[in-house]
Amino acid sequence: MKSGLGIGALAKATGTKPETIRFYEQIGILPEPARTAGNYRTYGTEHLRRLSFVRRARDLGFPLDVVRAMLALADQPDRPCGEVDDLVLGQLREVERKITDLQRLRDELDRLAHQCRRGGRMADCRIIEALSPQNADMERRP
Amino acid sequence: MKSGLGIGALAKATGTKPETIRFYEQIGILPEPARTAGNYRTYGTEHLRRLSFVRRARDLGFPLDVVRAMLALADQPDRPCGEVDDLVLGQLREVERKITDLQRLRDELDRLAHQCRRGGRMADCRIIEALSPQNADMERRP
DNA sequence: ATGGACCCTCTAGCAACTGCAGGGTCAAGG
DNA sequence: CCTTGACCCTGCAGTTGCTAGAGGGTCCAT
Repeated sequence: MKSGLGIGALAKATGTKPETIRFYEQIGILPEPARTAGNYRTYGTEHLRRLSFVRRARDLGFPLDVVRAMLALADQPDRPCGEVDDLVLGQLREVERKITDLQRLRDELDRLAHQCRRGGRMADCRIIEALSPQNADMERRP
Repeated sequence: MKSGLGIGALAKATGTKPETIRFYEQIGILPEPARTAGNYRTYGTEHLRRLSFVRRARDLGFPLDVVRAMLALADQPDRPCGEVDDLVLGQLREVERKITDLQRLRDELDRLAHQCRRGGRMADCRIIEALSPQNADMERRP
């Protein structure tokens, strides 16, 4: 009668939804838990640990298959730790790439936002024009 | 025999794949084009303009429903231009929010990456520990 | 007339969930 | 004892923005 969380309790404890937990079970991220007589799932502390890990990693943007790989490594205590570090560094590079991409994007949107003299009509909207790039050049040049 | 691009030609001209063009047609982003006797789609310059616009907007990260809204506005030349500007500004704020989120993320991953003294074994991997937030504190303190 | 490149429709799949329908279970209150 | 309401179960459809495949038809050059 000590441990044994229901799916709702586990959900609350980890900030997940029950549906998501069932989903993780379905795709093999979480192992199948025991069931009560009434077919309810019951979870123990190991499930709590594992799900907390998964959620934290997902918050940090790791895709599920990378999370899966990390879990597999964590389950093999003799493997070198560097493999996990590689996954983290990969994710770090990924995030840095996204940041630079988005910064370029922001600059362009910023430029775009200045094209509009507010109060004009669509007919001479510079934004729409600016977003239709090459055809203005290509069509008038046969 | 003058204009009339096939779907492949339009695809090449806009850096899109034929499948994507058909998809855009299916969801109403592009209007249904005329067909040849053999049931091939034929596109004119208006399609080219429209698709170029869509692709450019997508490149800038606008989701398809926003693109749809911009197209609807562009089709009404007497509407005020400010509505499009609002969509652009909304997207700009969205991108800026993503940038700050990712920067926080990067800092955390950076911290995480320094936890690894390379050469260790999984059994005492600080990264895994750091990713299991509460239990590291709760269970490692008997 | 035959080969290959192109095109057609329809369907299923990706990530990572979310939400719903149509049931079953359980503990507490009347 | 029975009912109510909160929870749980399975299974499946939907989300976003495409992409890929099956299984066929068309077009054009040789």
